[in-house]
Amino acid sequence: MAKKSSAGRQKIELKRIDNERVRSVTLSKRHGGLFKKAGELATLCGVHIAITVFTVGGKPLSFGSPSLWSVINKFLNLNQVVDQPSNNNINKFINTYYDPKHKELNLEFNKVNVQLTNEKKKLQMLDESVKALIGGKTYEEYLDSIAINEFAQLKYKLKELKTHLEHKRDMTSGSSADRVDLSKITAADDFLKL
Amino acid sequence: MAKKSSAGRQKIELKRIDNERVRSVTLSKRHGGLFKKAGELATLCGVHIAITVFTVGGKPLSFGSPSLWSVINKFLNLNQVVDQPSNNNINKFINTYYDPKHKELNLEFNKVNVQLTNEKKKLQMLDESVKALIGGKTYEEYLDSIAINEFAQLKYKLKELKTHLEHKRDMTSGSSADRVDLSKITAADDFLKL
DNA sequence: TAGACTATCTTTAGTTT
DNA sequence: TAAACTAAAGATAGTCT
Repeated sequence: MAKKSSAGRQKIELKRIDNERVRSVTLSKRHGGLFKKAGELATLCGVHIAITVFTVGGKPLSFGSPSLWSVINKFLNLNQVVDQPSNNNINKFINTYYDPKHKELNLEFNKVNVQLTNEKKKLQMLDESVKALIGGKTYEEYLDSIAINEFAQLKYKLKELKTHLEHKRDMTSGSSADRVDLSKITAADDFLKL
Repeated sequence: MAKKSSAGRQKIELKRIDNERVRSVTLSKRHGGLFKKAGELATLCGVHIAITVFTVGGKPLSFGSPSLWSVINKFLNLNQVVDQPSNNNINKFINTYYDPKHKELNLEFNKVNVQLTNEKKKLQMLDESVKALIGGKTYEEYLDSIAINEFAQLKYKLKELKTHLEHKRDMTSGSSADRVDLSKITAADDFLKL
Protein backbone atom coordinates (compact mmCIF):
# COMPACT_ATOMS: atom_id res chain seq x y z
CA MET A 1 0.00 0.00 0.00
CA ALA A 2 2.70 2.46 0.99
CA LYS A 3 4.31 3.90 -2.13
CA LYS A 4 7.76 5.43 -2.26
CA SER A 5 7.91 6.02 -5.98
CA SER A 6 9.33 9.55 -5.98
CA ALA A 7 12.78 10.54 -4.85
CA GLY A 8 11.26 13.89 -3.90
CA ARG A 9 12.71 17.28 -4.56
CA GLN A 10 16.27 17.42 -5.80
CA LYS A 11 18.62 20.35 -5.76
CA ILE A 12 19.00 22.03 -9.14
CA GLU A 13 21.65 24.29 -10.54
CA LEU A 14 20.79 27.99 -10.82
CA LYS A 15 21.04 28.33 -14.58
CA ARG A 16 18.65 28.32 -17.51
CA ILE A 17 16.90 24.96 -17.81
CA ASP A 18 17.76 23.46 -21.19
CA ASN A 19 14.85 21.06 -21.59
CA GLU A 20 11.94 23.12 -22.87
CA ARG A 21 9.23 20.95 -21.33
CA VAL A 22 10.86 20.98 -17.91
CA ARG A 23 11.43 24.73 -18.20
CA SER A 24 7.79 25.29 -19.02
CA VAL A 25 6.62 23.21 -16.06
CA THR A 26 9.03 24.99 -13.74
CA LEU A 27 7.82 28.38 -14.98
CA SER A 28 4.25 27.35 -14.31
CA LYS A 29 4.95 26.07 -10.82
CA ARG A 30 7.25 28.87 -9.72
CA HIS A 31 5.19 31.62 -11.31
CA GLY A 32 2.27 30.44 -9.20
CA GLY A 33 4.47 30.22 -6.15
CA LEU A 34 5.89 33.70 -6.69
CA PHE A 35 2.44 35.28 -7.00
CA LYS A 36 1.24 33.39 -3.94
CA LYS A 37 4.20 34.69 -1.94
CA ALA A 38 3.51 38.21 -3.18
CA GLY A 39 -0.12 37.93 -2.13
CA GLU A 40 0.88 36.73 1.31
CA LEU A 41 3.39 39.56 1.70
CA ALA A 42 0.75 42.09 0.68
CA THR A 43 -1.74 40.70 3.18
CA LEU A 44 0.63 40.17 6.08
CA CYS A 45 2.45 43.49 5.81
CA GLY A 46 -0.23 45.71 4.26
CA VAL A 47 1.93 46.68 1.30
CA HIS A 48 0.98 47.09 -2.35
CA ILE A 49 2.72 44.90 -4.89
CA ALA A 50 2.87 44.80 -8.66
CA ILE A 51 4.68 42.08 -10.59
CA THR A 52 5.12 41.60 -14.29
CA VAL A 53 6.73 38.53 -15.81
CA PHE A 54 7.62 38.64 -19.49
CA THR A 55 7.95 35.15 -20.92
CA VAL A 56 10.42 34.33 -23.68
CA GLY A 57 7.53 34.65 -26.12
CA GLY A 58 6.89 38.17 -24.80
CA LYS A 59 3.64 37.26 -23.06
CA PRO A 60 3.14 39.30 -19.90
CA LEU A 61 1.91 37.62 -16.73
CA SER A 62 0.92 40.26 -14.25
CA PHE A 63 -0.05 40.41 -10.63
CA GLY A 64 -1.36 43.22 -8.46
CA SER A 65 -2.35 43.25 -4.82
CA PRO A 66 -4.65 44.33 -3.29
CA SER A 67 -5.61 45.55 -6.76
CA LEU A 68 -4.19 47.73 -9.49
CA TRP A 69 -7.02 50.19 -8.89
CA SER A 70 -6.06 50.68 -5.29
CA VAL A 71 -2.41 51.23 -6.17
CA ILE A 72 -3.35 53.81 -8.77
CA ASN A 73 -5.73 55.57 -6.43
CA LYS A 74 -3.11 55.68 -3.72
CA PHE A 75 -0.46 57.27 -5.90
CA LEU A 76 -2.72 59.70 -7.67
CA ASN A 77 -4.08 60.67 -4.24
CA LEU A 78 -7.63 60.25 -5.46
CA ASN A 79 -10.30 59.89 -2.83
CA GLN A 80 -13.05 58.95 -5.19
CA VAL A 81 -13.78 55.28 -5.66
CA VAL A 82 -13.21 53.91 -9.13
CA ASP A 83 -15.98 51.49 -9.92
CA GLN A 84 -15.28 48.11 -11.35
CA PRO A 85 -16.76 47.60 -14.83
CA SER A 86 -19.70 45.67 -13.41
CA ASN A 87 -21.26 44.80 -10.09
CA ASN A 88 -22.62 41.58 -11.41
CA ASN A 89 -20.62 38.93 -9.61
CA ILE A 90 -19.90 36.68 -12.53
CA ASN A 91 -18.76 39.58 -14.74
CA LYS A 92 -16.67 40.95 -11.91
CA PHE A 93 -14.93 37.62 -11.66
CA ILE A 94 -14.26 37.51 -15.38
CA ASN A 95 -13.09 41.11 -15.59
CA THR A 96 -10.82 41.19 -12.60
CA TYR A 97 -9.78 37.74 -11.47
CA TYR A 98 -9.70 35.67 -14.58
CA ASP A 99 -8.14 36.31 -17.93
CA PRO A 100 -9.84 33.77 -20.19
CA LYS A 101 -7.09 33.86 -22.79
CA HIS A 102 -4.11 33.32 -20.51
CA LYS A 103 -5.58 31.76 -17.38
CA GLU A 104 -3.82 34.62 -15.62
CA LEU A 105 -4.76 35.34 -12.04
CA ASN A 106 -4.43 39.04 -11.57
CA LEU A 107 -6.37 41.42 -9.33
CA GLU A 108 -6.88 40.73 -5.64
CA PHE A 109 -4.96 37.52 -6.15
CA ASN A 110 -4.56 36.81 -2.52
CA LYS A 111 -8.27 36.94 -1.84
CA VAL A 112 -8.79 34.45 -4.62
CA ASN A 113 -5.96 32.35 -3.30
CA VAL A 114 -7.56 32.08 0.11
CA GLN A 115 -10.73 31.00 -1.61
CA LEU A 116 -8.78 28.49 -3.63
CA THR A 117 -7.45 26.96 -0.45
CA ASN A 118 -10.61 27.02 1.61
CA GLU A 119 -13.24 26.51 -1.04
CA LYS A 120 -11.35 24.85 -3.85
CA LYS A 121 -14.24 22.75 -5.03
CA LYS A 122 -16.62 25.70 -5.07
CA LEU A 123 -14.20 27.79 -7.10
CA GLN A 124 -13.66 25.00 -9.60
CA MET A 125 -17.39 24.86 -10.21
CA LEU A 126 -17.46 28.64 -10.64
CA ASP A 127 -14.53 28.32 -13.02
CA GLU A 128 -16.48 25.89 -15.16
CA SER A 129 -19.42 28.29 -15.26
CA VAL A 130 -17.12 31.14 -16.25
CA LYS A 131 -15.56 29.16 -19.06
CA ALA A 132 -19.02 28.39 -20.43
CA LEU A 133 -19.97 32.06 -20.38
CA ILE A 134 -16.85 33.63 -21.90
CA GLY A 135 -17.15 35.46 -25.21
CA GLY A 136 -14.86 37.76 -27.22
CA LYS A 137 -16.48 40.91 -25.86
CA THR A 138 -15.46 40.30 -22.27
CA TYR A 139 -11.82 39.96 -23.16
CA GLU A 140 -11.95 43.26 -25.08
CA GLU A 141 -13.37 44.95 -21.99
CA TYR A 142 -10.59 43.42 -19.95
CA LEU A 143 -7.92 44.79 -22.28
CA ASP A 144 -9.60 48.15 -22.14
CA SER A 145 -9.48 48.30 -18.35
CA ILE A 146 -5.79 47.42 -18.46
CA ALA A 147 -5.16 50.39 -20.76
CA ILE A 148 -6.94 52.70 -18.34
CA ASN A 149 -4.68 51.44 -15.56
CA GLU A 150 -1.65 52.03 -17.72
CA PHE A 151 -2.77 55.58 -18.41
CA ALA A 152 -3.15 56.42 -14.74
CA GLN A 153 0.23 54.90 -13.96
CA LEU A 154 1.81 56.83 -16.81
CA LYS A 155 0.55 60.13 -15.43
CA TYR A 156 2.10 59.34 -12.09
CA LYS A 157 5.41 58.31 -13.57
CA LEU A 158 5.53 61.32 -15.87
CA LYS A 159 4.99 63.50 -12.83
CA GLU A 160 7.94 61.88 -11.08
CA LEU A 161 10.11 62.12 -14.16
CA LYS A 162 9.25 65.77 -14.68
CA THR A 163 10.20 66.56 -11.09
CA HIS A 164 13.47 64.74 -11.52
CA LEU A 165 14.31 66.46 -14.80
CA GLU A 166 13.47 69.87 -13.35
CA HIS A 167 15.66 69.18 -10.37
CA LYS A 168 18.47 68.08 -12.66
CA ARG A 169 18.02 71.17 -14.85
CA ASP A 170 18.31 73.36 -11.78
CA MET A 171 21.44 71.60 -10.58
CA THR A 172 23.43 71.36 -13.82
CA SER A 173 24.82 74.26 -15.80
CA GLY A 174 24.70 72.64 -19.23
CA SER A 175 27.65 70.31 -19.84
CA SER A 176 27.17 68.05 -22.85
CA ALA A 177 26.45 64.67 -21.26
CA ASP A 178 24.22 65.86 -18.45
CA ARG A 179 22.23 68.56 -20.24
CA VAL A 180 18.49 68.23 -19.71
CA ASP A 181 16.22 68.36 -22.74
CA LEU A 182 13.76 71.11 -21.77
CA SER A 183 11.28 70.01 -24.41
CA LYS A 184 10.85 66.77 -22.49
CA ILE A 185 9.76 68.67 -19.42
CA THR A 186 7.36 70.75 -21.48
CA ALA A 187 5.87 67.70 -23.18
CA ALA A 188 5.47 65.87 -19.87
CA ASP A 189 3.78 68.96 -18.48
CA ASP A 190 1.39 69.14 -21.43
CA PHE A 191 0.49 65.50 -21.12
CA LEU A 192 -0.16 65.79 -17.40
CA LYS A 193 -2.60 68.64 -17.98
CA LEU A 194 -4.89 66.60 -20.23
CA MET B 1 26.22 22.35 24.38
CA ALA B 2 23.16 21.63 22.29
CA LYS B 3 20.73 24.52 22.35
CA LYS B 4 17.04 24.11 21.72
CA SER B 5 15.98 27.63 22.49
CA SER B 6 13.67 28.18 19.51
CA ALA B 7 10.40 26.43 18.89
CA GLY B 8 11.09 26.92 15.20
CA ARG B 9 8.75 28.20 12.58
CA GLN B 10 5.08 28.35 13.50
CA LYS B 11 2.12 28.61 11.18
CA ILE B 12 0.64 32.09 11.01
CA GLU B 13 -2.76 33.36 9.99
CA LEU B 14 -3.02 35.05 6.60
CA LYS B 15 -4.07 38.49 7.76
CA ARG B 16 -2.40 41.81 8.41
CA ILE B 17 0.11 41.51 11.26
CA ASP B 18 -0.97 43.84 14.06
CA ASN B 19 2.34 44.26 15.88
CA GLU B 20 4.30 46.87 13.97
CA ARG B 21 7.73 45.54 14.86
CA VAL B 22 6.86 42.00 13.84
CA ARG B 23 5.26 43.31 10.64
CA SER B 24 8.39 45.24 9.78
CA VAL B 25 10.62 42.22 10.35
CA THR B 26 8.32 40.02 8.29
CA LEU B 27 8.32 42.55 5.45
CA SER B 28 12.09 42.60 5.48
CA LYS B 29 12.44 38.82 5.46
CA ARG B 30 9.72 38.07 2.93
CA HIS B 31 10.66 40.95 0.65
CA GLY B 32 14.12 39.44 0.40
CA GLY B 33 12.66 36.00 -0.14
CA LEU B 34 10.29 37.22 -2.85
CA PHE B 35 13.07 38.94 -4.80
CA LYS B 36 15.26 35.85 -4.45
CA LYS B 37 12.48 33.67 -5.84
CA ALA B 38 11.96 36.11 -8.68
CA GLY B 39 15.66 36.04 -9.51
CA GLU B 40 15.66 32.26 -9.55
CA LEU B 41 12.60 32.15 -11.79
CA ALA B 42 14.22 34.61 -14.19
CA THR B 43 17.40 32.57 -14.36
CA LEU B 44 15.83 29.11 -14.53
CA CYS B 45 13.16 29.94 -17.08
CA GLY B 46 14.82 32.77 -19.02
CA VAL B 47 12.00 35.21 -18.36
CA HIS B 48 12.16 38.91 -17.53
CA ILE B 49 10.63 40.05 -14.27
CA ALA B 50 9.84 43.41 -12.73
CA ILE B 51 8.49 43.78 -9.20
CA THR B 52 7.54 46.87 -7.29
CA VAL B 53 6.55 46.82 -3.63
CA PHE B 54 4.99 49.97 -2.21
CA THR B 55 5.33 50.07 1.56
CA VAL B 56 2.72 51.67 3.79
CA GLY B 57 4.95 54.73 3.92
CA GLY B 58 4.90 54.88 0.12
CA LYS B 59 8.51 53.82 -0.31
CA PRO B 60 8.99 51.74 -3.45
CA LEU B 61 11.19 48.65 -3.35
CA SER B 62 11.88 47.52 -6.87
CA PHE B 63 13.42 44.53 -8.53
CA GLY B 64 14.32 43.80 -12.14
CA SER B 65 15.89 40.73 -13.68
CA PRO B 66 18.07 40.19 -15.62
CA SER B 67 18.16 43.99 -15.61
CA LEU B 68 15.87 46.90 -16.32
CA TRP B 69 18.11 47.77 -19.26
CA SER B 70 17.60 44.43 -20.92
CA VAL B 71 13.84 44.62 -20.46
CA ILE B 72 13.78 48.09 -21.99
CA ASN B 73 15.99 47.04 -24.86
CA LYS B 74 13.84 44.03 -25.55
CA PHE B 75 10.63 46.00 -25.75
CA LEU B 76 12.04 48.92 -27.65
CA ASN B 77 13.62 46.38 -30.05
CA LEU B 78 16.95 48.12 -29.79
CA ASN B 79 20.00 46.17 -30.86
CA GLN B 80 22.52 48.64 -29.59
CA VAL B 81 24.05 47.99 -26.20
CA VAL B 82 23.29 50.57 -23.54
CA ASP B 83 26.40 51.08 -21.48
CA GLN B 84 26.28 51.12 -17.73
CA PRO B 85 27.30 54.45 -16.19
CA SER B 86 30.80 53.18 -15.51
CA ASN B 87 33.03 50.21 -16.25
CA ASN B 88 34.94 50.67 -13.07
CA ASN B 89 34.03 47.65 -10.98
CA ILE B 90 33.45 49.38 -7.70
CA ASN B 91 31.28 52.10 -9.26
CA LYS B 92 29.37 49.48 -11.24
CA PHE B 93 28.60 47.71 -8.02
CA ILE B 94 27.41 50.85 -6.33
CA ASN B 95 25.38 52.05 -9.28
CA THR B 96 23.63 48.83 -10.17
CA TYR B 97 23.66 46.38 -7.31
CA TYR B 98 23.58 48.43 -4.19
CA ASP B 99 21.42 51.32 -3.12
CA PRO B 100 23.30 52.80 -0.18
CA LYS B 101 20.27 54.63 1.18
CA HIS B 102 17.79 51.78 1.19
CA LYS B 103 19.96 48.68 1.02
CA GLU B 104 17.83 47.80 -1.96
CA LEU B 105 19.12 45.05 -4.21
CA ASN B 106 17.93 45.84 -7.68
CA LEU B 107 19.64 45.16 -11.00
CA GLU B 108 20.87 41.69 -11.90
CA PHE B 109 19.77 40.60 -8.47
CA ASN B 110 20.12 36.95 -9.20
CA LYS B 111 23.76 37.27 -10.15
CA VAL B 112 24.39 38.99 -6.86
CA ASN B 113 22.36 36.36 -5.08
CA VAL B 114 24.51 33.56 -6.46
CA GLN B 115 27.55 35.45 -5.27
CA LEU B 116 25.94 35.92 -1.88
CA THR B 117 25.43 32.19 -1.62
CA ASN B 118 28.76 31.04 -2.99
CA GLU B 119 31.05 33.82 -1.85
CA LYS B 120 29.25 35.35 1.09
CA LYS B 121 32.37 36.27 2.99
CA LYS B 122 33.99 37.82 -0.06
CA LEU B 123 30.92 39.94 -0.75
CA GLN B 124 30.70 41.11 2.83
CA MET B 125 34.24 42.39 2.57
CA LEU B 126 33.39 44.15 -0.67
CA ASP B 127 30.31 45.55 1.00
CA GLU B 128 32.45 47.06 3.73
CA SER B 129 34.68 48.66 1.11
CA VAL B 130 31.68 50.05 -0.71
CA LYS B 131 30.23 51.54 2.45
CA ALA B 132 33.52 53.26 3.14
CA LEU B 133 33.60 54.75 -0.35
CA ILE B 134 30.01 55.96 -0.68
CA GLY B 135 29.40 59.68 -1.00
CA GLY B 136 26.37 61.80 -1.86
CA LYS B 137 27.35 62.05 -5.51
CA THR B 138 27.12 58.33 -6.18
CA TYR B 139 23.58 58.14 -4.91
CA GLU B 140 22.62 61.06 -7.15
CA GLU B 141 24.02 59.16 -10.12
CA TYR B 142 22.03 56.12 -9.09
CA LEU B 143 18.79 58.11 -8.95
CA ASP B 144 19.64 59.57 -12.32
CA SER B 145 20.07 56.17 -13.96
CA ILE B 146 16.71 55.09 -12.53
CA ALA B 147 15.09 58.14 -14.10
CA ILE B 148 16.59 57.24 -17.47
CA ASN B 149 15.11 53.76 -17.13
CA GLU B 150 11.75 55.26 -16.27
CA PHE B 151 11.91 57.49 -19.31
CA ALA B 152 12.59 54.60 -21.69
CA GLN B 153 9.81 52.57 -20.11
CA LEU B 154 7.45 55.51 -20.39
CA LYS B 155 8.09 55.83 -24.09
CA TYR B 156 7.25 52.18 -24.60
CA LYS B 157 4.10 52.36 -22.53
CA LEU B 158 2.99 55.56 -24.23
CA LYS B 159 3.43 53.81 -27.56
CA GLU B 160 1.22 50.96 -26.41
CA LEU B 161 -1.37 53.32 -24.99
CA LYS B 162 -1.45 55.38 -28.16
CA THR B 163 -2.02 52.27 -30.27
CA HIS B 164 -4.81 51.18 -27.96
CA LEU B 165 -6.50 54.58 -27.97
CA GLU B 166 -6.28 54.80 -31.75
CA HIS B 167 -7.79 51.36 -32.09
CA LYS B 168 -10.58 52.31 -29.70
CA ARG B 169 -11.20 55.56 -31.58
CA ASP B 170 -11.55 53.60 -34.81
CA MET B 171 -13.95 51.10 -33.27
CA THR B 172 -16.30 53.46 -31.38
CA SER B 173 -18.61 56.03 -32.93
CA GLY B 174 -18.62 58.52 -30.06
CA SER B 175 -20.91 57.48 -27.21
CA SER B 176 -20.35 59.51 -24.06
CA ALA B 177 -18.61 56.99 -21.78
CA ASP B 178 -16.35 55.38 -24.35
CA ARG B 179 -15.35 58.46 -26.35
CA VAL B 180 -11.60 58.73 -26.85
CA ASP B 181 -9.90 62.00 -26.03
CA LEU B 182 -8.02 62.78 -29.24
CA SER B 183 -5.78 65.27 -27.48
CA LYS B 184 -4.33 62.41 -25.47
CA ILE B 185 -3.28 60.64 -28.64
CA THR B 186 -1.74 63.84 -29.97
CA ALA B 187 0.14 64.51 -26.74
CA ALA B 188 1.42 60.94 -26.58
CA ASP B 189 2.56 61.26 -30.17
CA ASP B 190 4.38 64.53 -29.44
CA PHE B 191 6.13 63.03 -26.45
CA LEU B 192 7.24 59.97 -28.40
CA LYS B 193 8.84 62.16 -31.05
CA LEU B 194 11.18 63.86 -28.61
C1' DT C 1 18.22 46.58 16.96
C1' DA C 2 19.76 44.18 13.31
C1' DG C 3 21.58 39.71 12.58
C1' DA C 4 22.15 34.64 13.85
C1' DC C 5 19.86 30.46 14.89
C1' DT C 6 16.76 26.42 14.38
C1' DA C 7 12.74 23.77 14.31
C1' DT C 8 8.99 23.71 11.59
C1' DC C 9 6.31 25.12 7.69
C1' DT C 10 6.13 25.66 2.66
C1' DT C 11 7.66 24.99 -2.01
C1' DT C 12 8.81 22.24 -5.62
C1' DA C 13 11.91 18.51 -8.65
C1' DG C 14 11.24 14.33 -10.10
C1' DT C 15 8.03 10.82 -10.73
C1' DT C 16 3.66 8.46 -11.47
C1' DT C 17 -1.04 8.39 -12.89
C1' DT D 1 -1.16 16.94 -21.45
C1' DA D 2 -2.11 17.94 -17.23
C1' DA D 3 -2.77 16.78 -12.42
C1' DA D 4 -1.44 14.25 -8.20
C1' DC D 5 2.10 12.67 -5.32
C1' DT D 6 6.29 12.50 -2.27
C1' DA D 7 10.24 13.69 0.05
C1' DA D 8 14.13 16.82 -0.07
C1' DA D 9 15.22 21.64 -0.50
C1' DG D 10 14.28 26.07 0.87
C1' DA D 11 11.92 29.83 3.53
C1' DT D 12 10.87 31.76 7.75
C1' DA D 13 8.41 32.63 12.84
C1' DG D 14 9.92 32.96 17.04
C1' DT D 15 13.85 33.39 19.94
C1' DC D 16 18.20 34.93 21.55
C1' DT D 17 22.12 37.95 21.17
